[in-house]
Amino acid sequence: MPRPGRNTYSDQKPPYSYISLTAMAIQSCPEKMLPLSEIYKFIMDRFPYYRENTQRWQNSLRHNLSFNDCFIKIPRRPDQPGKGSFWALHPSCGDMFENGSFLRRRKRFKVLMADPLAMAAGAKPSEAAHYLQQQHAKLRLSALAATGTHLPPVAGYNLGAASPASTFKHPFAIENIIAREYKVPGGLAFSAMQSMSAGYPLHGQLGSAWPHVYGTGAADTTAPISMASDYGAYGVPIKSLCHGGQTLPAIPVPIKATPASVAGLSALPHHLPAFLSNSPQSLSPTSPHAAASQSSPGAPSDALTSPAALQSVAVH
DNA sequence: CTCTGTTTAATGATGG
DNA sequence: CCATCATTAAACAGAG
Repeated sequence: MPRPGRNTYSDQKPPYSYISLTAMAIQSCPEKMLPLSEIYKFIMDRFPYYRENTQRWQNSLRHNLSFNDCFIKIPRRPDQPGKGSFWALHPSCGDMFENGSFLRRRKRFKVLMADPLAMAAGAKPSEAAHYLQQQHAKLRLSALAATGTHLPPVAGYNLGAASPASTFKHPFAIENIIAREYKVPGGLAFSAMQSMSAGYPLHGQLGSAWPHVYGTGAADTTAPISMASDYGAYGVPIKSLCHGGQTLPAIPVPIKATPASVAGLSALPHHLPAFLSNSPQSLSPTSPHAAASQSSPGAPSDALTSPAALQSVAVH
C-alpha cells in the first residue's frame, strides 16, 4: 500500500484517455466547443496530474485532436478573436465509451466517405472548413428564424427543436461521468466505477472517490462536482442509445432519448440533487472565454450550431 | 517566436 | 497471439 505522502492519489494519472478528457472538456462548456487552450485549462484545473509535463501530454492531446475523427475543428468567426479554432465533438460520435472504460474505446470513431464532411475533407481540407461554416450559418439562421431572437448564450442552450443543441447531454459530459459514480449514494454507480476500480484507488467514501480530481468544492478556482449544472435531468448513463439507433440525428446533440430506450433505465434517478442548479457560467471561473461568452452573446450561440447533416459511424 | 495543427513512426497496453 | 487502440516523440507548416 503506497503511503500517501506528498504525492497523493491526486497526482496519479486519471483513468481517462486523452480522448475522454478532451471530450469532457468540450462537453463541460455550454457552447460544446472549446479552443485548445481552454481544453488544456480544463484538464489542468481538474486533474493535478496534468499540471506537469505539459509539453508531453499537450502534444499528445493535439495529436488526438487531429488524428481522431470524433473531434471536429470549427473555425472562429470574425467576432471571435483569438488563436486557433474551436474544437467540438463530432455529432455522431456519441457513446464511444459505452463499454464503461474511459481508457479504451470499443472502436475508433471514423467518419465514412458518405459523410459530406469527410468527402469535402478528402477532396480538399479547405473545402471542409467552408462546408462547416456554411452548415453553421444555415443552422444559425434557421435557429434565429425559429426563435426570432439573438440566442443568448445560456438561454439558447436550452432551445427546443429549433436549436440543434437541446438538453441532451453527451455521455462524455463530465457531469455524466461524475454522476455515474458520484451521484447515487446508494451505490448505483456501476459502469464507470467498476471500470475505474480496476487499477485505480477508490475508497468507500464518496467524498474521496475522485482522488485525481482537484478541489471538491473547495475555495479554489474550480468546482468540478458542482459544475454539473442542469445536466441532471439527463444525467443518467444512457447507454446504447447510439449503437442501438444506428440512424442518428446528425445534429450536435445527436442522441435523443426515446421513451423506449430509457425504459430500461427507469430505475435510475431522473433528477439530480440541488447542487446541480449552478449557473453554467461557473464552469470555468478562471476562463476568460467564459467571461467573453457573457459579454458577447453572439459568439457563443455559434456553438449551438455545430456542423449538421454529418453521417458517420464507428468503423468496424 | 510561440502557439496550433497535421502527420508519421515507434512503442505500450488491451481486448478478443 | 494478433489486431486495434492509446501514448509519446518528433518534424514540419502556418497563423498570430
